[in-house]
Amino acid sequence: MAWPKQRKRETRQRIVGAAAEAFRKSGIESVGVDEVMARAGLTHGGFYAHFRSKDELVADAMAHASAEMGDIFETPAGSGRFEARTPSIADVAKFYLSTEHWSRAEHGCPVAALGPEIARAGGGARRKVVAELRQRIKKLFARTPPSLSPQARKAQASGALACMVGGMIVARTMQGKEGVEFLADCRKFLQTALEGN
Amino acid sequence: MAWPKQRKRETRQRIVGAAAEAFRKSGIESVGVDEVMARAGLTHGGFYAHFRSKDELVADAMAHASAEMGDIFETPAGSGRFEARTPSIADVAKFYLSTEHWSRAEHGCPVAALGPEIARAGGGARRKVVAELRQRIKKLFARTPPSLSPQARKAQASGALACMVGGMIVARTMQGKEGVEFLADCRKFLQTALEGN
DNA sequence: TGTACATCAGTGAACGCGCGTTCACTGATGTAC
DNA sequence: TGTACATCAGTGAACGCGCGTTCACTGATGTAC
Repeated sequence: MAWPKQRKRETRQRIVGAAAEAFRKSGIESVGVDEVMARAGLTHGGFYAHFRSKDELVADAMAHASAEMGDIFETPAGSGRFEARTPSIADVAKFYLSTEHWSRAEHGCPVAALGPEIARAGGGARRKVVAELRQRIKKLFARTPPSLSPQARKAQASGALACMVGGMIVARTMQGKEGVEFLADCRKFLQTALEGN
Repeated sequence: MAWPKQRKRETRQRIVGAAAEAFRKSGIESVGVDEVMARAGLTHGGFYAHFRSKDELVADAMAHASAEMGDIFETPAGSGRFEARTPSIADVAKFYLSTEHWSRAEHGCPVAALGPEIARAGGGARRKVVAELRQRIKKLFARTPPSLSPQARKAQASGALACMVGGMIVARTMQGKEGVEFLADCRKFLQTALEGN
């Protein structure tokens, strides 16, 4: 084999990265294969040396974007227990619902950036994102007060996730100062709802 | 004028209704003018007797869908004050986060059904939906406890809306039993967060 | 009441463009001698 | 060390299809006489 396999893998990753960014910025259907390839510094013809179809790229791009964003929800390594000094759910929400994340959809959460488009997407992409959502709930669960019942903890983890995703989507729909204010209100709501009354 | 204006208006409404449904079901970009016209029992050529462009239809369809769904958030007529016997925010959430709404996106909230696609949409459609979002927050605000500060009430209204929208989008992404459970967890979370500790 | 006419909502063919996909090719690279 | 060769990632032209939009037309309807 004349070409290093390593290099092909790198090129593929560059395409996936470019796609993950472009899709989150403009939507999956709005971004064509040629645009993705151009962003990766290639011509569109070579695409099918790496992927069987656009759908395969979409699935890979969603997995890539999920992994990129999932870290925010991470529980510190080796700790399954709730620890006061590790970042709380409210801290996670503060980061997720930041104006930084709000203004840079192309580097943020794929669910907030693409939402229903993923729900409608063919098998691969949707399944990858659902797997990521499960991980997030698990990570948030680990940060709920262990004094609560498991059911209450799960409801808190799920509800907080919902509030983050919906908060970001609504704030992005609003745009401008109104969006920024909505973001702040969601953060405040979550803090009050989680850390007590 | 040989044709009754009334009839043209009715036809236009039929097209807008068909579009509002189709867009929420399959996404704005996935649904073509010809599909909308066919759903309205017409051929695609006649479209431009009613609309200047697809964008104009999209804006009208979003306004239509918003009005259809906005009623759920309605405060009883003539009442700006919080009244215990009128449905609470948790009741609104119970309806919004129902499996009924979950399984029938084409008749539900346009933000939950199209979300980020609206945020990216050209002026008209986005502005119509933002106007509806403002109304919803206002209606929810009217149902927050007046004992709280205006800021706390606004945060509660915004946070509850975010949780509903995000909860529905995540639950639809999950599909099946997992989605139904997520929905239930979001309802429980909101009830706990709103009605006290 | 009946007939000729004007209007225009709706029809259906056509246009141009963009997109996903295919394919013959090319030229950079690693290997064999 | 140098040369011939085989491989295959990447190129660029082309194909077919679907979509938004246009346009010449048609035929159902209300009006005038």
